[in-house]
Amino acid sequence: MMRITRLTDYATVILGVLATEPERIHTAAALAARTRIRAPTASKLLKQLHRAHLVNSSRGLHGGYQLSRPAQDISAAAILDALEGPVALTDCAAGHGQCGIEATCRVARGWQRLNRAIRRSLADVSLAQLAGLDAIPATLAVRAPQDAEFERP
Amino acid sequence: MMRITRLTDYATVILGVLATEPERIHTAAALAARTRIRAPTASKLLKQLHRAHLVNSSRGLHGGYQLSRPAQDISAAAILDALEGPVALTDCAAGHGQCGIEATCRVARGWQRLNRAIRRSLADVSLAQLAGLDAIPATLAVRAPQDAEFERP
DNA sequence: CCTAAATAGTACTAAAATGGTCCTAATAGA
DNA sequence: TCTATTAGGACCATTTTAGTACTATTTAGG
Repeated sequence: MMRITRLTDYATVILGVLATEPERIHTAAALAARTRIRAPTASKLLKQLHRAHLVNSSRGLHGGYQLSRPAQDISAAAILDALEGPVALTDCAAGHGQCGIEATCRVARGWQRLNRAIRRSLADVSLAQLAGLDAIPATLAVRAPQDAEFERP
Repeated sequence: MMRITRLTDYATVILGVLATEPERIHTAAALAARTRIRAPTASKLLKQLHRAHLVNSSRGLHGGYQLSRPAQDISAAAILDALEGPVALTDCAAGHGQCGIEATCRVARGWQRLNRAIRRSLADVSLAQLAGLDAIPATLAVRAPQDAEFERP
């Protein structure tokens, strides 16, 4: 079905809330209550987001989480990367040796190009846009000619 | 990781071979041998492709498979649809009240828009291009202004 | 200095999707 | 009728995903 995982989806919901009040510090419990995501799950996601430097954390009493940078500067691609690793449509796009049919495979390059096209779409959308906070018309899927990937050399 | 399944990848490999010799009829066994995909797996995939009307089949002696239409007219999106169902980045994009947090979710619309952008990229690439048979420069990811999805009304 | 509120890390379990096999039926040509 | 071929479905093993639990660490404040 070509989908992001539910956890990734949840993570964007949490980030969306953080984006609406970027000055405040939010505890994991508060975010869970506000989003209706269960507390242990929210907590786990926030840890991952912290490891990827998308949120700052502070421990101890009055600790919690905050976006590490403006929501405009966090791309959908960065969120995907944080939770699912780099986008790799196919096995062979990810790494090598696994595939077994590489020798006879003529479509690998094609998928890799599509992969890059999709990745650019994801990179072009910010958290602010995802969360509906940003009115700036995005250039999503509007590309300069040099990026026309399927033109053969 | 945001990936297509290995089976879908295999299916494109098989379709790629069919695309190189569209006049001939290919048996499942021959396609398996040529692509190094195991025979039962290739067979299963061909059945699915047939159900989606991407290939024609004929039974009996000298039976086999053929592309149902020119490789230029089969899009990556059609292949994905055949094997994985429609592209749906998130649960809520797929439909149904599965989600549970819809009430508090501000990012659903954002994902749905991204979903459409990605789907258009997939629709813009043909099997011929995927398999490297088509030299026509594609307009992949080059979009007219009216398609700028993230412009808010 | 002790306690309470918070995050960090890791390990584990249950459920679902994925990849793959096998068996039986239907079909068509020789 | 015999044989090569696809059609359909049942089935199983493995991997991935989702969710939980437990322990350690940090910090503010009385």
